[in-house]
Parts: sequence; structure tokens; C-alpha cells
Amino acid sequence: MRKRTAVTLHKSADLLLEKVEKIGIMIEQAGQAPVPGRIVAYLMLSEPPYRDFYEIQAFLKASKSSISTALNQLMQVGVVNYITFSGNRRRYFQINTQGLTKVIKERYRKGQLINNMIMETLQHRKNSEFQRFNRELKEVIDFSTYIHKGMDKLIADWEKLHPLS
Amino acid sequence: MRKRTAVTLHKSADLLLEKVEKIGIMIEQAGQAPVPGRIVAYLMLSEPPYRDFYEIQAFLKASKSSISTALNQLMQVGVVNYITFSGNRRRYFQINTQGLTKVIKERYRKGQLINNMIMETLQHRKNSEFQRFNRELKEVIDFSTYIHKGMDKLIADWEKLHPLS
DNA sequence: TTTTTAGTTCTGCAAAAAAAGAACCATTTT
DNA sequence: AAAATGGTTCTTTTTTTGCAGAACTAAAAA
Repeated sequence: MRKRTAVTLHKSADLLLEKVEKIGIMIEQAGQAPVPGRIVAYLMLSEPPYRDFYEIQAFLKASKSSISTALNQLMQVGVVNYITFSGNRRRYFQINTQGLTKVIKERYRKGQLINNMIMETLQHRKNSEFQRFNRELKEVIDFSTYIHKGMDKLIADWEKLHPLS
Repeated sequence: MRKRTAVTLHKSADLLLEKVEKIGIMIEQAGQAPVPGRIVAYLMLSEPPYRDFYEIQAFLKASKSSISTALNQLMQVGVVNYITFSGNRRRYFQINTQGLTKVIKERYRKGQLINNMIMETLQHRKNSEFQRFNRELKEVIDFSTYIHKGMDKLIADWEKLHPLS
């Protein structure tokens, strides 16, 4: 009986760790370093969805400095938050879903940068002999501009419908 | 007279180099290493818009190995291409605008990955005590799904209007 | 057949990024 | 007032990435 419980607990903690790794890698691929990625993954999956500094550190087996730096960075970006409970000095970190939504929006908006870049090149090439290439570049810009404008509208429409997010 | 021409030439090559650096940095920020970024920038700005291996190397003052590796990588990704001229053994590298458009599309589509990730976490949390957090995650997914679907439609509509790009 | 050309591939090094360690500091608790 | 807590900050170590150098290769030219 005791053994079985222990095994079960072990198995589920292990499973959680595996999931944290997996989701963590996805977050890495979105441009975060491993430790911040794992922190976000852990906070997303954890029950309860808030954890204090030492719980996070113990779960991820990372150093205090890494955890501290990562948490502060994530709070800076806006995807992590904390809550407190009175009579308790620790801060409980959690995912800030509003911040997450904002980050997703920003990511989409970044497409505009490529657009600007190609426009600059086309400006530079305006007297080029190679108008065929210029026309092709123009097409890329047209597509990219179309997408970008469409997306801004999508976001604006959403915001109209969902005022506070 | 000779001096002035030399100065003029020098100045314009210099200006080009400056622009290549600037555009190159923009491309770096989209996730490329410096040398590949500069190659793309150079091919975008260059007149003619195609250059052989040694021209690229000379312009960027990088090693053959860096240029070779970077060009192959860029061809792999699809943003660079080459053409040949008969009676000439060299390959002339150029921007593949179709490939570039495709890469831009793919980038936008990658938003879906975040979406999938959050869906997985929500699946994991389905029996959670903390339904408030689950609802918040659901909202993030709803937004992200909305954007993603909207974008797929934008792309599909564009493709209907522009069959071959 | 030898040499040249147009790259490629492998090894190593330097710079940058990520993480760890440890000293430190402000509150809080004892 | 002393010790403990909950971190932070600075320095060092480790890992990863990007690039260069040089030896190499397949095809073409001489």
C-alpha cells in the first residue's frame, strides 16, 4: 500500500517533469532560454498554478540566481506575475494571462518589421536596371502589407468585442 | 579628376556597406546569424541583384567557409537561389522572392504553435481546482485561435487572388 | 595529364549566452 | 540584538554559436 502510493506519486511527478520539459522546449523555440522556458511551463501546468521561489527552484533543480534572474526577466516581459498571502512573506509566482495575450499580439505585429525592411531595399533600388526583380520585391511587400493590415484589423475587431483583454 | 571619381566610388560603396549592415541587423533580429543576414541584405540591395561566391566574399570580407555555409543554409531555407550563365562556371546567387514570401507565410503560421501548446496545458489542467485560471487560459486560446484562423483565411484569400505566389 | 577553379568540409578558436556559486542585503522572526 | 528568511547581485564557469583557416574534392581548362 505505502509502496504503491509512493510509486504513483513518483510516476506523476515524473510525468509532470516530462511535460514541463516538452512545453519548455516549445517556449524555448519561441525565443526564451531554457530556464525561463521551464518556469513558464511549470507555472502553466502546476496545481496550484502559483508557486513560490523555492518550490520552483526545487522542481527545476536550478540555482537560486538562475531562478531569480529568470523570474525577473519574465515579470519584465509581462508573462509572469505574483500574488501574496498575508501572514506569509513569500511571493507566489504565476502566469499573467493578460500579459501573455499581449506578448502574442506583439509577436504578430512584429511582422511589420520585415515589411519595412523590404520597403527600404526597394527604395534603394528605385533606379535599378533590373525592374523584374523590383517587381518581384514589390509583390512580396504587397503580400506582407496585406497580411499585416489584415492582422491589425483582426486585432482591432477582437479588442472591440473583448474590451478588457 | 581621377581623385574625385575614386572618392565618389568609395563613398557609394561605403554607403552600400552601411545599408547592408543596417538591413543585415534587421534580418538578424528575425533570427539569422550575422553573415547570412548580411548576405541576404547584400543580395537585396546589389545592382545587379545576383552575385557570385567571390563577389559576396569580397564585399562582406568574410571567409570562404562562412560564405559557403551561409549560402547553403539560405538555399535550404529557400530565400536564396542561384542562376548560371553558359560558358561560365560560377553560380550567381540571388534572392528567391517566392521563397521569401513562403518564409513570411510560415512565420505567421508559427503562431499556431503557441496555441497548441496552451491547449495541451489546458488539457492537462482539466480537473484542476483552479477553474479561474483555466478560464483565463481559455481566453488566451480563444484569442490566439481567432487570430490564427483569421490569418489562415487572409492567406487563403490572397492565394485565390494571386494563384502563383 | 596536370593545373586551375569553384566551391566544401572539418577542426579549432573566440565571443556571447546561459547557468552556477557565493557573497550580500533588507525584512522578519526569534 | 541575533538569527533566519527571501531573495538579489556580482563574479566565475560552462555551454553554445559563429566564424576563420586550411586541407580537400569534383569538375573544367589548359
